[in-house]
Formats: sequence, structure tokens, C-alpha cells
Amino acid sequence: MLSTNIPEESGKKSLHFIEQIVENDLKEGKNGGKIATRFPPEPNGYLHIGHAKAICLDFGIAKQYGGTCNLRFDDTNPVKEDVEYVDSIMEDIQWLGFQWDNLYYASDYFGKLYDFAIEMIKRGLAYVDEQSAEVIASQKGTPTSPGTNSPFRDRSIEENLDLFLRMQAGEFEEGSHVLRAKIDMAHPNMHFRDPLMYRILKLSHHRTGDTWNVYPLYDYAHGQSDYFEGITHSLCTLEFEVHRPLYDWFVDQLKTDEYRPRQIEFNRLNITYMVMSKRKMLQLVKEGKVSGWDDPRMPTLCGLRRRGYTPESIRSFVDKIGYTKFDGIIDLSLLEFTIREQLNKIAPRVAAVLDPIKLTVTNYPEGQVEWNEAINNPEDETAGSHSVPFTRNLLVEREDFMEEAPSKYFRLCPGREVRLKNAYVVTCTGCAKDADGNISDVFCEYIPETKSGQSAADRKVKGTIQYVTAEHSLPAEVRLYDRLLSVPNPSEEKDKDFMELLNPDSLKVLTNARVEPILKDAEPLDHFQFQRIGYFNLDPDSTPEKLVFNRTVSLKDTWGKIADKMTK
RNA sequence: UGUCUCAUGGUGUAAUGGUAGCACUACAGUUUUUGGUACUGUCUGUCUAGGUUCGAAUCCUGGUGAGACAACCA
Repeated sequence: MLSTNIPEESGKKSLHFIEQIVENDLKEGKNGGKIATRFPPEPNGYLHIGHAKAICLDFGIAKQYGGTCNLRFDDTNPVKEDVEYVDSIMEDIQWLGFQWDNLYYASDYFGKLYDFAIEMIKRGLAYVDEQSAEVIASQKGTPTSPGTNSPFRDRSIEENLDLFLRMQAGEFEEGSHVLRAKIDMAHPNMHFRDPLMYRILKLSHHRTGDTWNVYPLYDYAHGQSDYFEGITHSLCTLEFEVHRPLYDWFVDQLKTDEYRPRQIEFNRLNITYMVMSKRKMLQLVKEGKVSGWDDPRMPTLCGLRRRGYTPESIRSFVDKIGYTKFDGIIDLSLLEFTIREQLNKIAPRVAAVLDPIKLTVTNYPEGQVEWNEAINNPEDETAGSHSVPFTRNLLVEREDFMEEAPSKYFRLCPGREVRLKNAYVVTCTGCAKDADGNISDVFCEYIPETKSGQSAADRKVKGTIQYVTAEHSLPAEVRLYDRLLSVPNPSEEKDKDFMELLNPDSLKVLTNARVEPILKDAEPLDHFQFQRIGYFNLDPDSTPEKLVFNRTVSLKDTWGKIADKMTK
């Protein structure tokens, strides 16, 4: 149970394995009873929903146990990193509802790390290798066969010291020298086969500028940074499991007291039909398959936000999936459930017609307008109501009329009655067709005493449909988003080109939609339920002249299932 | 012929030697001025073979299957 959720329930729910570890450590009095975590993104891309899982854990554990959580940018590789990403990462964390206690950069520790590297050389634990990357790689051996020692492995401490200082002084070219830890080239864990600690990069760093010519690598920097910050629980994903012994080894070289940080791994988030790899997301953006990092089909936090997902719904989702060491794949429907669950409670109900067809109330006077009350949200009594117009000339959804319909069809069909929401029961009387035989008009007659609140308002009808008036409704563009991939998991189709797996129907744009007049006052990203259709929000690209709505998620579509059954 | 890790319904996750539970999904029903919501019900599970024990999803051993590791990435 994360502290981001309702505290009353915290006693009922069982603890996941990381919470148990933390509580045990607390019970045993480790690290003086302190809890300190960190969220360590590399500023080389946008945060996505997988990061949300890590963020909720790192910040959640700290909050839950009265500890602290730092934001630390893991900026040890100036090749890939950019200031642009730093800002978006901070913004997205705060949008999700979290605030860091301290803001650090791994580059803050470059000086300390450099000094300690020198210390390790002096202790005979590190050496400078002058071989090429290819040669070093070939000497590493394979997972099933041991590696061989570098010819430079046993040079003197003085020589190593001299070379390392000259590496930093800029005397050597990139790739010509590296600093390696001297451990064991035959170790069964490949990460112990003399791992690289420093490489030469003659690049300007986004924070340290041109101060450094050598930059530390992950394995040397991460545990050390945790140690410098007093992190007690260093939470990361499962692929770092094999690194943990090395993490501990480096910390052992550094530590001078009882305190030590502890790395714990949990399972990475996978969701069906979602592209979660940074490389593939970048490819989608670069090749223009999506409109950008914040395209509503993207799993990025900014994409989900634009799509209409709320921070609460994402936190609720993360809470439901839990933390284990099992590499599974979450069904997309669980994510969709959490946003439906929340939007059902908060989204005002409005009428919208995506594919309009004229419905004329033939016995209603031309030119007459009445304004009826429409409840904003039946789930929330405090949400109030607004007025909707009713006239002779209405627009309804094209699929809400069938000239010949099966018995289970509860909408407009000649001879049948339906209720027009908030107004009257009408009897459908027929339709008109154009020269090509397409239905152009639908006709009905209203029954005056069936108006909401009147004597016959309780008249039993099986269907209720929504409508807008031809005179008052506003034109709008509606974007329907679907799953981006056509298969649940692209890794199951490894032999296929990733781009071939994209769902061609992932975006449909409807340009003839009509919406209630009240929507002209909406703010960007405001949530609505278009009744009987789905949840939508107003896109930030909207203008007063052109309203643009994004569909967050569709309603549960029982009618679609009935229709499927009838056609079989 | 390596090291590390994992295996509970369709999916995810509980049960820490004592009634295999929860959520999503699917299906059925009740309510409903949204074919939405809410409520009720149904289906479906401990990878396998041994062992320890009064009792095993849980502990032990062997098998099987899956994932991570051979970047001067993190």
C-alpha cells in the first residue's frame, strides 16, 4: 500500500516484498533507523508510465516510512544527455503528485569519484588499460567461458597514477585509455571481469562544462552516489540484479562506517499493445508515426496527460499492479479501468454527436426553443446541472437509427418509441433518402406529456438517446485514439519489423462532430463524458473557432457486443 | 555448458507451515431518463516428480520452462 492512496485502507492490504524488507531493516535498526530513497533518471528522454511505477515506489516508500527521497539526475554520459530533458522530468514528477527532498546530479560527485579512483589506484585496485574497446571486449570471455588478463593489468601503481592524471589532463584521445577495476577476469559474474570505471570523453557536459575529460561509468558511479547521499534503499529494475554484487563491491571499497546502501530490484512494467522502449519511442517520433513525445497514443507521462489520464488514475494503476520479481505483462484493460473509474466520478456529462444525421420532430413547432435541465453528473450530486436546448431540428448519431432493426435494438426505428434525454419520448415515424438511397433524414413525433418531470414522464421505453440541436450545437473535431500496436507484445514478433506492427487504425479523426454549446467555455484538458460514447478532453490545440477533443477511453460498449452477436 | 533471478485462474497480485483470497477481463442477472454507473452471481489457478511434516503454494532435492548478464549505455 503506497502512501499515495487512501490511508484508511493501509492496514488492510498486505505489504509487497520491498515494504517488508524496509520494515525488517527498520526493525533491526539498520542505518540508525533512517529511510532514504532516490529516483535516478538519466536525462536522455521523456518519462513514461514505466517510470511512474518507479517514482511511486521511490517517493512512496520514503513518505510511508517517514524518510526522504532525492531526485538525482544520472548524468554520467554527456553523449546522450540534454538539459531539455531535465526540465520535462521535473515537471512530470510534480504532475504525478510527488516532490523531492533534495535535487542532485551524479555530476555533483565527479570530484569525489575522481579522488576515490585515485585512492583505488593507490591501493592497487585499479589500472589503466590502453587497449581498444574491441580487444577489451574479446578478452572479457563469454558468460560460459572465462576472460583473459589485459597485458596492462600489472603495471605499477606509479605508472597507473601518472596515466590516469594525464587522461584527465586531456593528453589522450577518446578511446585510447580507460581505467578499470582490478578484480578477476575469470569471475563467473561477467561484471566482475575488471569492469571499466572511467572513459575519456572530450565533450562539454550540460552542467560541468569542459572541466572533465574523463567520465565515470554507471557501475562505478551509482552505488558511490547512493553512498554519498546516505541512501538506504536503492530501488531499481530487475535487469540490474546481476550488477548488485559489483554495486556492493564498490561500496565496500568506499565505506568507512556501518552505514551501507542496499540495492533492491523489482519487475519492470510491461503493458499489452504499448511501446515502452525508449529506442522505439524515439523511432516513432523521428519517423513521424506520432505527432511527438506528447502524442496521446504515447506511453509518456506527457502523452497520457494529453490523452486525459489523471495523476490519480496513474497512481491507482501503479498501486494495483504491485511490485514483485516476476516479469509479466499487464493487460491494458487494467489501465483503462483506472481512468474510467476516476472519470466516471468527476467528468461532467455532455451531449455530442460524432457522425450526425438529421432528426426532425415533425409535430414540434418550427422556431420554438425550450431549455431543459441536464444533470452534470449522476455520480455526484454536488456537480449541479446545466441547460440544454430542444427544438424541432435535431441531430443524432447516425447509428442510432435503423430502418429495419432486430428486436434487441433499443433506439430509433420506425414504429418504436425512445426517450430523448432530458426531454420527451418520441415515436419514430420513418426516414427520407437521397438519390443514392442513403438515409438523409429521420422523422419522429413527440409526446408532450412525457416531458421529464411531467405526468407521463415515467413512460417505459427501452432506449434513451442523446442529441444536439441543429441551431445551437457547435462544430468540433474529434480524435479517436486506439492502441498503437496491433499485437499485444512486439517481442513476440521479433522477426517482424517493428513498424509493421503498428495499428493502422490507432488514430481516427472525425471532422463533422457536433457538441453542446456549453463546451465553448471549456478549458484545455478539461474532462467530459460524451454520453453513450466515452470520455474526452479538450485538446490544447483547440481554438475558439475549432474545438478539438481527444478520446481518453471509450465507455464499456455493450451495444457493440450485441451487434457482434447478431451478425454471427 | 557459467552466474543471478523467477514460476499461483485469460492477466496481475495475496496467502510468510493451517479454509488458495483480491482486482482486472469474460459471461449472466438486478437497478437505471447514458446499452454508462452501481449491485449480485458464474467460469477459470498453486509448472513437474520426489522428500520432510499431523498438515506444503510456502521448507528440501531433482527436473522443466522463462528472463537478465558478454556497451568506453544507464
